[in-house]
Amino acid sequence: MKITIKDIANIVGVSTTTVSQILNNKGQRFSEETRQKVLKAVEEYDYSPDYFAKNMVQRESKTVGMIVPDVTDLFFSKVIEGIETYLNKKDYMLLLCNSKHSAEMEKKFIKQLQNRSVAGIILASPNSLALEKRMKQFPYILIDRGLNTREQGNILVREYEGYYAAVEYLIDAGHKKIGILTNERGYYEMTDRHKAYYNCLTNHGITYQESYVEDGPVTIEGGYQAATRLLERADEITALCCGNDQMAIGAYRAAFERGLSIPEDLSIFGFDNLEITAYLSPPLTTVAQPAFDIGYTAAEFLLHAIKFPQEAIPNKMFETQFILRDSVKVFDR
Amino acid sequence: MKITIKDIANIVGVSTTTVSQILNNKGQRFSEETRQKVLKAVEEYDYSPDYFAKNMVQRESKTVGMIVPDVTDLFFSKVIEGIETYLNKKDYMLLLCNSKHSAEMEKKFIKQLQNRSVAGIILASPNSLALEKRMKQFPYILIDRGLNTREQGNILVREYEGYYAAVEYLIDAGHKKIGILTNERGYYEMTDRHKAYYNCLTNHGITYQESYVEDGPVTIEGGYQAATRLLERADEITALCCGNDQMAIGAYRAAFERGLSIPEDLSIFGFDNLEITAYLSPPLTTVAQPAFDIGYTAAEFLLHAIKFPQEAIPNKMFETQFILRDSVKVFDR
DNA sequence: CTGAAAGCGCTTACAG
DNA sequence: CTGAAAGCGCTTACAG
Repeated sequence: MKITIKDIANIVGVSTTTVSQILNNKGQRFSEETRQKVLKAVEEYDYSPDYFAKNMVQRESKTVGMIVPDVTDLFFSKVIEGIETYLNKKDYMLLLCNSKHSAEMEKKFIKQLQNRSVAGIILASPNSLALEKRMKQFPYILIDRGLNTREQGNILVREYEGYYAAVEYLIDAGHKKIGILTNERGYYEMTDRHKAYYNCLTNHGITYQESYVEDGPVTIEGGYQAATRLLERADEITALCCGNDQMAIGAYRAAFERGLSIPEDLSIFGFDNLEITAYLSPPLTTVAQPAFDIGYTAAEFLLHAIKFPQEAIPNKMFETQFILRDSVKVFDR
Repeated sequence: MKITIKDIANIVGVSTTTVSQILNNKGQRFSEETRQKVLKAVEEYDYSPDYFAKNMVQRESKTVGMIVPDVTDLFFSKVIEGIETYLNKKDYMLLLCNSKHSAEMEKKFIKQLQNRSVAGIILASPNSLALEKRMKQFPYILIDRGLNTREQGNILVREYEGYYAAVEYLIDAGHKKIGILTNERGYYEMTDRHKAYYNCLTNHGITYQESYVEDGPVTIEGGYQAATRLLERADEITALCCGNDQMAIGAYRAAFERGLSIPEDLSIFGFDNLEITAYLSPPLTTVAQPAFDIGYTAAEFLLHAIKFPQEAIPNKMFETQFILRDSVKVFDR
């Protein structure tokens, strides 16, 4: 039997009003003596107000929902860490949902979360969303890399510039036959990265070749498969731009299997700067984006939006950083 | 304004009792006509019962709390995936807490979760817990690798046997100077793995050497540091047993930095069989343990314990599997 | 076949 | 300085 506010009131010999007011710090008007008595009883019986009863009157669930495509993804788990860290500071908690990339599950989760009266939702989604009526008037933040255009609450990363710089580094290092592993089709689109690749080559007088482009899921396995196909087809390339670090890790293996050593025979760079990339052999050159901060900021913006529903949610653009390690060969000239 | 059961009742022209009973499938006694009218209105107005109000009377939060030491840890995120998968099937949701390895935060989270009336808690903990009175009578599952001895609800892995087999493989392959990276002190104790190493060497007539043992956090960075120290001190070793895969990844880099090639100059094996290990260069030989299943089973056991509080929670022992890849050299003999 | 009323455990106007 | 009472939105005995 859980102890209730009534029990405490009876024990101390006051009304529930008194207990409630004191516990909610609206107790200035009570004598220090009753205050102490109440506090003591609360302590002694380890009383805390029932979450559901409290919420029914106050409507403040202090809970936010988070939907991710894959909890085990190295990038997203870092985002989650950032979110949790901010929420924790603010006494909010996180209801975590794993959509397994499915738009249908996302929908189901949104509904379920709203049924549970979460105060807001952070949705990391690879899908173009017909943002249903459900989300109208409801605080949410999208982490979708700009897939769904909107006016506010965009949390983005200057991917184009970051990727461009990396490709340019390759070219400056003397590479001319440069492949790319990307994901162009809707899902996890890498439009910006691909565009950066295209423009950078063109700006440096290198002809863009369709046959140097290979497509695949943005996972380790996807990178492995894509790199394998690409190297099969175009083994003259000396460098490979990867859509992200996980693809780069897969590409390492593809190179390894073909007996290609990195960077001697093949140069590679990634995108994300996952912790693990510093430990690869050789350490991976990559472009850092602040996954933790993205999560942290998303949580910050969301809580603000919950508190001030009438204000517009700001946009935020994160910078990237080129991380030079040892996976790119520099040709003598 | 959210729509309430009263609104629906008014719209249809029945009592709230009727609506409630029909919605909760206790409506056999109602005429098909009213049933349809109610259902239609519910559909039309997208009504769903308020979570808090419902819970206040039914006391079924359908929520479980999960506390992990580190959401970004590759092993734990796989465990979380398993848990979420089972819960999802059962219409439960997961409140996720990141303890950052701190026993103090664990305590705080347990309290917070219980305040929120979660139905149970899964606690993945590296700490020896003075399991406070709070947890008495409360359904929970510990994922602690046997750190806290208890009679029921142990979800364990036959680590000793798995690790022993791996060490034995090394010895059979002709290795005699074999180091180990472990974590002996309280935190994430690897007693079983270390014992397996010790016994296996001894059983094969190889003297155990203190100086071949190095200690460190069970992370990539920890493995890197520990391996660096060990190789500095004892560069005659030809093989290195790692406490887990993350340490092995760190060890790869330590070897790389010293110009040692794997497996030619140094053989390495890990433990866990993280997805990424198949993609390292060379692919890592390791011992698989079923992280996803561990989570899935933990969730399964927990929900059972919630439903049948009087029953004892079963124990479960998972098997390991030796995964032979290319990071171990076999000497000709 | 259906509804009025009590009750879940809180908070909050309001009265004194 | 303190308390009685209403109300939050449900479900569930109980009565008819």
